[in-house]
Amino acid sequence: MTAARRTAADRRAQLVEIGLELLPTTRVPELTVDEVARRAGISRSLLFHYFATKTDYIDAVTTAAADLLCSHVLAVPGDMAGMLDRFVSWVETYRDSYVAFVRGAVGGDPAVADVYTRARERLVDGTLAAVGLPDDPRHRQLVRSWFAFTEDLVIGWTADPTLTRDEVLGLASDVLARITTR
Amino acid sequence: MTAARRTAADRRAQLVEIGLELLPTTRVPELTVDEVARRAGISRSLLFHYFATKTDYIDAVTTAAADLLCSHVLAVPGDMAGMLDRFVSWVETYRDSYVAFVRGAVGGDPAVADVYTRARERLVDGTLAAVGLPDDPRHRQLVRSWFAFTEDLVIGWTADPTLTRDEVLGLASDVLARITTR
DNA sequence: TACCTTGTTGAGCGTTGCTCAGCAAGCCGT
DNA sequence: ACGGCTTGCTGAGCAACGCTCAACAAGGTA
Repeated sequence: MTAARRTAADRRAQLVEIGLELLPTTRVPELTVDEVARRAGISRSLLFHYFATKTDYIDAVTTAAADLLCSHVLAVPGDMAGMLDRFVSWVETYRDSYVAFVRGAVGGDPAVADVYTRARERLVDGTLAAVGLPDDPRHRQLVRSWFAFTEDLVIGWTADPTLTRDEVLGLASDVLARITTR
Repeated sequence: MTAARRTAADRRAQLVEIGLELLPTTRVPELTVDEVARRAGISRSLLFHYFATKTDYIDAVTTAAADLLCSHVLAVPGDMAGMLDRFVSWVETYRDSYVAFVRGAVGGDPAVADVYTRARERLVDGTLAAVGLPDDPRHRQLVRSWFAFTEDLVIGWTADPTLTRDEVLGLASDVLARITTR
C-alpha cells in the first residue's frame, strides 16, 4: 500500500503536528518512529527522508512547541505581570505538554536540551527587559534561577493547588523583586 | 570464557558501583547493559539475573546516588546554614554526577524520576525541620520551589561563577527567609 | 563419589533506529 | 500520446539494544 502524495512542506508540517499531539502523552524515548509513521499513514523510511535522524525530528517538534510557548508568553513585551500571568495560564492549559517538554527535553538528547535552554533564555531576555535589569551574566543567572523557582511553583500548584492563583502570582513577583533589588 | 565466581551480594554491589562510576559521564539512555557487563567482566545475561530489567538496575544505581547525597547534606540535621553549605559543596565536588542525576533521573523512566523526587522530599523534610516550619502541603510546596531555585542557582554558579560563594549562600538563605515569613 | 545449590554463559528473539536500491505518480517537451 | 525527468514513497534488510531460556560448571554437603 502506498500513501497519498503530498508536497514536501505539507508532509513535514504533518509529521511535526503529529509529534506535537504525541508529546503530552508520550515520553521522548518512548516516542517511536514506527508510531509516528503509522499515524501519518506512511512508512518509517519516509520519515527518515524528511528528518535525517530521530533526534532531528524530535528537535523539530520540540522547537515548534518552544516557539508556541515563547510567542504566547512574550506576546506583550515589557509587561511583566502580564507575562507571568500568561505563563501561568499556559501551564494551566497545557500542563502535561509543558511538563513533558521540560522533563523530556532536559533529560533526553543534548540537542533537545538545547531547545529548552534556548527557550528559557528567550524568556529570561523578556524578563530582564520587562523589569529593566541590565543584561549581564550575573543578572541572567539570577533571573534564570528565579524562573526555575516559578516554574516549579506553578507546576506544583497545578498538581496540588494549596495556594490561590493570586498567591502564586504574588509570590513569584515578590521573589523576583527581592532578587532584583539586591 | 567464564568470570570469577562471586557471592550474590558482592556481584550486586559491584554492578551498582560500576553504575555510579558511569553516571557522571553517561546519560541514562546511553548507558547500555552491554557496557556495564563488559566493565564487570560478565555476560549480559548475568546482569539480568540480578536486576530483572534495565530500569530496575538504573533504579538501584540512582537510589544509591541519592542516598549518598541525602546522607551527606542531612549529616547534621537542624543546622540550616550547614546543610546549605554542604549541598553547595556536594554540587561543587560532584557537579557532573549531580547534574546527570537531576537531568537523567527527571527525564528518564518514571520509576527513576521517583527516586529523584523522593530524595528531594527528604531534603525538603530536613529544611522544614531546620527552619521550624509546619509540615503541610502548602509549606512543602514553598520549600520545594525554593529548592528548585537554589539547585538551579548552584548549578549555574558552578558553570559560570559570576557571584561569590558567599553571595550564593546568602541569596539562597534570603529567599528562603522571604518565603517562610509570608 | 554423587548430589544439590547457585553463579554463570551463549544462542537467540522482538523491537528500534537507520540505509539503500528501486517503484510509481505527476509534469514536462516533442 | 509517448518517452523522460523529477520526486514522493516503499520494502527488505542490517546493527544495536533489552530481554529470555535452557544448560553448564564450581563449590559445599552427605
